[in-house]
Parts: sequence; C-alpha cells; structure tokens
Amino acid sequence: MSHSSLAHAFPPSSTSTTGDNLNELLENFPLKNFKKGASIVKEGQTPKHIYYIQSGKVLTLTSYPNSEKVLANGLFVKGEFVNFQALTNSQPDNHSVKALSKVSVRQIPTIAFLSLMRQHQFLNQMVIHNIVRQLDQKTTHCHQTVLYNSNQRIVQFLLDYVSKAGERVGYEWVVRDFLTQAQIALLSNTGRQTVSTLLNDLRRENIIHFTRKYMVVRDLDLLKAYLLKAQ
DNA sequence: GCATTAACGCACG
DNA sequence: CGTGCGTTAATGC
Repeated sequence: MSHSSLAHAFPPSSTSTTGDNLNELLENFPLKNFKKGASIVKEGQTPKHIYYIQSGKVLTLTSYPNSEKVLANGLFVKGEFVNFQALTNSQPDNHSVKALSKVSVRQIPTIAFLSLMRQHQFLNQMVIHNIVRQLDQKTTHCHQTVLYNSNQRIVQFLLDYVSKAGERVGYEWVVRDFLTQAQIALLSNTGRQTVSTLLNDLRRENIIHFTRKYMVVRDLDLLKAYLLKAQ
C-alpha cells in the first residue's frame, strides 16, 4: 500500500545539509515546550504562527458549531510543520492543536516564515512537499472512511501510526506514547468501545501487544491482512 | 447484522 | 484516587 513508502521524508534529492539548514533558519525562533495534553493552539484564535515540531507528537482538531463533536484532523510528528492555515488570510477559526506527548516546537510568526520562504528555495520546496503530502493523506483518508468498515479504519490508523511514529525493534515495531483508545476512536471515526474490543482481539491473535504506554506490532503482515478480509 | 452508546466494575499509573 | 480500559447489553440504522 501507499503507506509503506517513506513518503514523509524530505526529498532525497536535497543535500545532506538540508536538515542543518532548516535548523539554522529556525534556531532563533522561540522553542516552546508543552506537556502531554497541553493546548498549543487554542480554538477561535487567528492563526499567526507556523509550528515546526522538534520533538513529540501533535494532534490537530476541528470543532463544528452545529455539532458538539470535535473531530481529529491528523497526527503530526517530529520534523513536520503544522498550522499552515496561518500562511493564508484565514480568520479566527475552529482549529486547535494539542500535544499528544511532551512536545517542543519552534514557533515562527507568519510574516517571518513567508519572508524565509522568499529567501530560501529549499524551504519553499519543503513547504510545497508538506502541503501536497498532507492533501494526499487527507484524500486517501477520506476515501478510506467511505470504503472501510470501522475495524478496518482502526487497523488503517494503526498502520499509519506505526509508519509515522514507530521504531523498528527486531522484526517488531514499537510505538511509544500510545494514544488513549478514545483518541484512536476520534482519529478513526469509530467509538471508544469498538477500539477497545478490536485491540483486544488483535492481542488475542498475537498480532499486536499493548499497554497504556506503548504498542508493539508483532506481525505487520497479519495486521495489513486485516484490511483485506471483510470481517 | 454492524456499529455506536450506555453502563458499570476494575485496575493502571 | 482519577480516568482510562474491558465487557456486555441495549439501541439505532
């Protein structure tokens, strides 16, 4: 599937100093630290900053006035930008950003960021790359929400989560700072209890293991196979 | 039937 | 001790 590729890496064609250049560009902007669960961007504020994630995991959310629900937009990890809305003239909106783990981010004012983009070609490319990728993910995610049943959506989330935030340990994959089941439910458009039962089923089949702190994928192929079988 | 929701007891951190 | 988790039964589509 499309998710096995390391699509989130920056273009391999970039020079090896790309990361250093980026850090140099951003090093004078304030480095903000947040505790797990803290609010990085509050709802209802005009987006004024771009955030670059130095470490940790972040969740972006949208709330809708007519429904009480707050829906999850996406999960972002180290090396990604969030809040690109700030690059446009967007008004105060219903977007918010929350820390899913201990997080540190560079906070770059929109004006400064736009100016940096004008000066540095590689930053431009990086931003375009990020935006296209995010759009791609959104589209795919949207299609999957339509095509998949709830268990498949949860499995798809687990696969995405592992490919974004997992570390390889031998033949297994480990994700630390495992989300709560309620958060997984939000991200996969299912119910909390549905997540609970599926995770326990997968554990019984020895496909994954998990505690509240981490998840281990014992057999990635079997997990992927879950997407293929109907129920 | 498949999935979300309520409800409740349990236990992890 | 709180809140996150696991399970079952009820309800809805």
